[in-house]
Amino acid sequence: MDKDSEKELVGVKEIARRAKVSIATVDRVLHNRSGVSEKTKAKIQAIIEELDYKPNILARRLASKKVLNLAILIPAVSQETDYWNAPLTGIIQAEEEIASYGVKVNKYFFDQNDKGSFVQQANFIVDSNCDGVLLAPMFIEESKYFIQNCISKGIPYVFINSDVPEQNSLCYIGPNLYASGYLAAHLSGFLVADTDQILIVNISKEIDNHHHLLRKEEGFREYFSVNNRSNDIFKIDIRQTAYESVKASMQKALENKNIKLIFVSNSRVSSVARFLEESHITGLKVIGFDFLKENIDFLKKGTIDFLICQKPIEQGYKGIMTLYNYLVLSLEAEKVYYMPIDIITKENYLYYRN
Amino acid sequence: MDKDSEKELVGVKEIARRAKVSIATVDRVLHNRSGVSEKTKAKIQAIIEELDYKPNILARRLASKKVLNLAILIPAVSQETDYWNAPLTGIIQAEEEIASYGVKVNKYFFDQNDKGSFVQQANFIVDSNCDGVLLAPMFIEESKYFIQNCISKGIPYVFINSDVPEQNSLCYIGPNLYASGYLAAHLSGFLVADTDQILIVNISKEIDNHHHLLRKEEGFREYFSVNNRSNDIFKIDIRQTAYESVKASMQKALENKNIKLIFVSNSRVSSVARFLEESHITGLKVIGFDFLKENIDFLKKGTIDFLICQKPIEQGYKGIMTLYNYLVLSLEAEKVYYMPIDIITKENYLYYRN
DNA sequence: CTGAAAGCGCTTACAG
DNA sequence: CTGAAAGCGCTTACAG
Repeated sequence: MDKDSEKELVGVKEIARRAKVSIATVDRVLHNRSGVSEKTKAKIQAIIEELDYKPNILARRLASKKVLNLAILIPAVSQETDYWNAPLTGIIQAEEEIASYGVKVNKYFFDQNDKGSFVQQANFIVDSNCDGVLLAPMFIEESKYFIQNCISKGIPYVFINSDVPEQNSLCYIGPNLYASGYLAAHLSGFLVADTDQILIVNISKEIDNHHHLLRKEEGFREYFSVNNRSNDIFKIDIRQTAYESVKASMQKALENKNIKLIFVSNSRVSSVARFLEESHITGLKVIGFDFLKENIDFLKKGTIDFLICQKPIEQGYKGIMTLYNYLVLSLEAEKVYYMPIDIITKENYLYYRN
Repeated sequence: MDKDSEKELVGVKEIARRAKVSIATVDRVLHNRSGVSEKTKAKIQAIIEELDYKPNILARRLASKKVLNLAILIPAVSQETDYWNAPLTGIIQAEEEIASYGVKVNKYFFDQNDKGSFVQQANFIVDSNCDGVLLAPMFIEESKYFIQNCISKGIPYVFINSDVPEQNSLCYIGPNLYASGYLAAHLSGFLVADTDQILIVNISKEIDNHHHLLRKEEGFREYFSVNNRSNDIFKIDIRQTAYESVKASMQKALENKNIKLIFVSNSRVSSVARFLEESHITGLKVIGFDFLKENIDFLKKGTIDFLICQKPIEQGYKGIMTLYNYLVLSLEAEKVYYMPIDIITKENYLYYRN
């Protein structure tokens, strides 16, 4: 307390006075700029240490008119899914919060089904002069290439939603996919008996690339094997995401079986729910992902039993804030920030904060 | 975009130029200070409107050396429960974040089992000169009295953890107790059959005052009646919170019954779990509240099946930020901010963020 | 390699 | 009722 109040007074001026130099020189040392003799530099650094000097961020940003340019590279919201609306919302929220501190967020969107668009937008970012990047590295190889460019320009980058490990990102913010699949399996245990048949459904255009879904599936299966459950687990990959295709595939998948629970590994669970409803198939339990309007509608009606959600808005928000904290406040980030694995039911969805 | 860039330039200087007055006068109008003729005031206000002037918060806080004093009034962490550690953590987090913006948080703690200590600490706050208060209004009448003092001094206040409605607080941040009880009942439905016996356990020194627990119990019961469940529901209030007393009460409560599920309406669920474990009673399902170490330990072992948690850290954090946003940024708050109702299991607790 | 001075957009005495 | 001036703690040309 008393120590603090002493220290509050310390600013560049005081440092300059003690070092018998001008504040400009102090500023140079503070920012590691060239043009200071080793001797005075050492002296000033010693004083900074001793006084435990903390710069006044307010004054700093006010004085430097320089704006900080951040770039984001995420999928565009498409008709197929508006999932990416959520991260974008969080990004915009963060942007508004720090806009008055001189930060600008430049937004680049790509088409999830088109690698070319990813590459193109990534190039735009490289050509722009930005100070930090937030990206969803959906296409692994293309992302790695882009990252090389960032590294060579000294631009830090943050991954959200899915990770590319070992790529020296400032951090990864998103789900632990394996763990979320494991939890889904645990919930299944509450819904069906030990002997019931279970169906895993992956719905995505590019399942081979989507390590996403596959890692969730692994987690899901692991639970059953760890716990010596004797359920028969079937699986189906649906590569045509349009409803009619999902319907046809599901019809076939359920034929001649006695499936009691369906686990859909992503947000497309609403297509499956719609199919069940239209076909008047009841008595089946359904677990899926993401807090989307169409999913919640089925949750309310009881067609979907559990949704697992991982705070997509917060992912976007935290992504921007991590860059801001790093670049402006010089705060290091946690290398991996796994989002909580939230369980949404009919009874608590009203209170969920995405 | 282009509109924005035009507007970025607008500051007090520009307003003063247009109104043909000095910036000091503009400042007076901006802060609604006295000593400006109606005429010039109107003229300046019109220009502010027209230009959609947004003050630069950075400059504002830098120029005014005035520090903002916030006070908090919450229970002290006791040996009995360290629940209040969590909100305090959030409060400190917020404090650190805004400390460089000239905000100070003065902390006052009371003993949950001693109304007198609440009154005493509240009086200290009234005598200090603070600009805003965050409090846990555990003792209703005493809180109302305190609030009267705040109102007469024009000090805004925020409630956390439990609400006292109709008291003109800036906002309430905390759980919807009724809804969390209802959700607990819903989860029970997954754990036991329609005909199984259920026991509700309230553990607290002052159950009569604790509308808290009673509202959770109401929500819990409501679910069963709404869904025409035929379970027998028993209930016990335990007023001596020490373990030995809980043990004795539980022994009696389980006698001659065939209870299959226990719902403990607060964080003391660990006492019940401990009792079950020590007594080698198995086959009972247990639901309780709060992400405390001792609770998590039982969750891991499977003695507790579900914990419901409502982000106590975030409650503290948001409480301080709400006051800051209101007092510094002039942002109005949502009157009621219900926390999400999080479901914690053995499989997702690792990823939970309190 | 170093310093004097102006300025960021506000607020705050002080003088009139 | 109003204004000129100093200052908040930094950064940024510019000059030497």
